[in-house]
Amino acid sequence: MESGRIDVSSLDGPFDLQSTLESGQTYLWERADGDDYVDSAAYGGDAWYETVLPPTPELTDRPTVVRARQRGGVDERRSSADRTQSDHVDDGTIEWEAGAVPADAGAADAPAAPTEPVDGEAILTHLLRLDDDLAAIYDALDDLSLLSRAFDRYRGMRLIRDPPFPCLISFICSAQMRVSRIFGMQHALREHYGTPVDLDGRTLYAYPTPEALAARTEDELRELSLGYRAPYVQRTAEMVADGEARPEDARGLPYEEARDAATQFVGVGDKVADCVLLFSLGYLQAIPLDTWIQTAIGDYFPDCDGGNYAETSRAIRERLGADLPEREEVFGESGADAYAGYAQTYVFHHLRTDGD
DNA sequence: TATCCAAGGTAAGTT
DNA sequence: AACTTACCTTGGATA
Repeated sequence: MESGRIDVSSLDGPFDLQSTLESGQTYLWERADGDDYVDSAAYGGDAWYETVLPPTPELTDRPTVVRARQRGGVDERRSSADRTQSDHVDDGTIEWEAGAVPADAGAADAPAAPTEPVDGEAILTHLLRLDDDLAAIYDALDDLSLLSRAFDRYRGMRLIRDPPFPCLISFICSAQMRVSRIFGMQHALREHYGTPVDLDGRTLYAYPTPEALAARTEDELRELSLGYRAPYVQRTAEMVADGEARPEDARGLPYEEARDAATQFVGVGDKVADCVLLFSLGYLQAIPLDTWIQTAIGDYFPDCDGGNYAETSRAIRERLGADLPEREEVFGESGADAYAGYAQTYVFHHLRTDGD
């Protein structure tokens, strides 16, 4: 395993590892010292977070272990009630360890070790969107009171860039589910059908490949408590494994076309499609209209309720993305109204966590 | 201890 | 196209 550190002060704007990984954007990381999945309410201090990337186009071609923790001044965050901005979010350090499983390793039974060095800083920068200019995003949106409060409370939370297939499956599982249980489902999928990797005597599991999930039966997946999502997961995995479609094929299409393209997968409607676009494919203008956000729109932007998903989506994107300065420089890859997804993520986490 | 209910929706069947 | 309904499972609330 290679190791290294990233100084938060070298980034454009703050960074907070815990809120980034525990805000319900991603279900692919686990806290290493926890006996529970990541959503545990108890704060884990400066704990390590771990993920095992399956072979992922444009990122890694081998199962790759990535670990990260953030250090510096975390104690004051223990009490959420009087939590304020803390030093580590602006001046802390992200420590990382990363390694890939060699192609010729692990013949049969024994899990292979991630002995091949990889560039952990580049991978983390990608996965945790350390390349976004978060300070500029705050500046642009801070005049909206709801957002201002959420920005302050979860200062440093960034959007995620999950690998496409695991993101797709985990949000298919999210339908009518609590965040804590979505973590549990993904944990079960990894442990049952993921490639095992040995890390210093512990066994970690990569997210299952499309082929691995396509080979399961609906009943087998129901045994993991997926409920009615089991056939959705199996059939969508089959579509990807058979080469019929891949979630990343939507990349490059105009936003609304990309959303339509993503809904071809079984179990994927507009909301889950928006999640994949936002949390994996870099469409920062996507706002998944879940129950929390629908409520917030009713409370704060009632005129944006267009009566159906497509119209409400268009209205709220315009409201949160319109007339903002410098967006071309901040979001070269995404273009206009690209702040909307950041706003959504803060509002979702704020409402869900603080019961506002 | 038993029962009820809602949880980051979607697909399929009716008007 | 807009509107209904069924769908698995389970932790937490209520009786």
